[in-house]
Amino acid sequence: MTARNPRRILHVDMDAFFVAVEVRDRPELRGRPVVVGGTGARGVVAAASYEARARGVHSAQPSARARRLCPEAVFLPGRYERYAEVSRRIMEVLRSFTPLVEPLSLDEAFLDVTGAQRLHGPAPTIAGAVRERLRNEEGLECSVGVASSKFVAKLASAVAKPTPSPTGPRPGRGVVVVDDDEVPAFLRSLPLGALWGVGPATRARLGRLGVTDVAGLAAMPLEALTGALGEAHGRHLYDLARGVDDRPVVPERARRSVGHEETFPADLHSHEALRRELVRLADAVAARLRAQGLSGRTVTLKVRFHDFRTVTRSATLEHAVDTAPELLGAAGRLLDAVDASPGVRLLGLSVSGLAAARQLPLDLGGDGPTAAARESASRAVERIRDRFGPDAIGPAALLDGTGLRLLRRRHRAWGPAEEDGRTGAGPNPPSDGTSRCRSGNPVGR
DNA sequence: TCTGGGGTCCTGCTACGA
DNA sequence: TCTGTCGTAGCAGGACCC
Repeated sequence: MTARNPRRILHVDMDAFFVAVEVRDRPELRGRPVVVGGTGARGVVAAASYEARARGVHSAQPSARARRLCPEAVFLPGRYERYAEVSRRIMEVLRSFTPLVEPLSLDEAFLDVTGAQRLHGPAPTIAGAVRERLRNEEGLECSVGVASSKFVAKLASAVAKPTPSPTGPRPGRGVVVVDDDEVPAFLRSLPLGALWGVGPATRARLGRLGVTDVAGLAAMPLEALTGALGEAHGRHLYDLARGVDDRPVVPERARRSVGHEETFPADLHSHEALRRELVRLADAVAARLRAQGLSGRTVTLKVRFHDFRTVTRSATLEHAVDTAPELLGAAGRLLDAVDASPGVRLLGLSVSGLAAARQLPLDLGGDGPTAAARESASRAVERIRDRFGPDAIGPAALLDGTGLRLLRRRHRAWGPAEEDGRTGAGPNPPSDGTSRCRSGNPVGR
């Protein structure tokens, strides 16, 4: 990178993405406060419309509090698969401008358009074209930041966003460009928490050093920051406060771990109940590992107790594994060493130390199925699920009392749903995908 | 106010072998 | 044989992101 030919990075961020998809699919929701997220007592908000935000609702907020703040809002449990499908199309649109697209999540991505400017025009022009294409082809709005680094581009897109107000959302600028000579003044105008890597804990530590804003951070010597925050984190913030961020846009990132975790509608106290949930988790993680052609050596169990104290226990195996029985064996041993009597609200299982291909170990006798047999059985299970659906086959431990139905919960991305609370670990009743607030307020059209 | 789920990265500690 | 040092791997926890 040179001063004469700086990088041009776009950060594209969809506006209230999950809510926007719901409103587009159900136009009768337009203009109303809409909240997507967990609908149960332990759920959290994943996204809120600008009408709901004007009432104080925000993402990561407990759903119960969101209901109190905005009882007339329409609460939706969220359709992760639907959002993923729309996201894939959005990323395709972005890749039509440049192959250098780095998705950050379902609803945002970095684009390095330095080379694409010869074909599509200057970066701000590309930013406008991206917005127009997404509006015309997907009916969705986005905000775009343009700068010579990922960090500043991301901050710029946040400035470009609409703002909530009691009289309805005020449109944002849509595209905000921050040129290199504007970076110092731009950064100094921001709160400390705007910096990538400054959360509540770091803000508190910096506060003890007397640093409360970006300007104060920029005045700190490197040694003071690394002393207070550690080598990597201190240097990271030292650079960011000066607008220094040379990280490239990386289109393909290797996955480091695959995991699944679940918060229960009510705390579990017995190892038997936890073991049953562990079967479910192992089944889910194994299916995802195999769907991605991965296996892993390190199995980590996560246990969160009723008081939110969280412990992890991990074990590294001799060989990489990718089947539910193998995961369950390792995780079960870890679980046995945990005292569940205080009450467990969340159980998680993840696999790291990933390898692209699975190495079958030699079977040197002993009881039980061989690795080859487990592999073969797992493949057969996948074929059955592909053909007949995810609930067509599963571990015997998950059968209900009749032995005819599998006790599986639906994907609960943002906490257990109300029906989970009513039925414990039981099967889910059919749902139209909409839950309404329980305040008694009319929420119909 | 009562805190989801899927991740990544970093740090401190311990064990172990050279 | 014992002790100290160093590098590395594994483990646990914390902080952060969307």
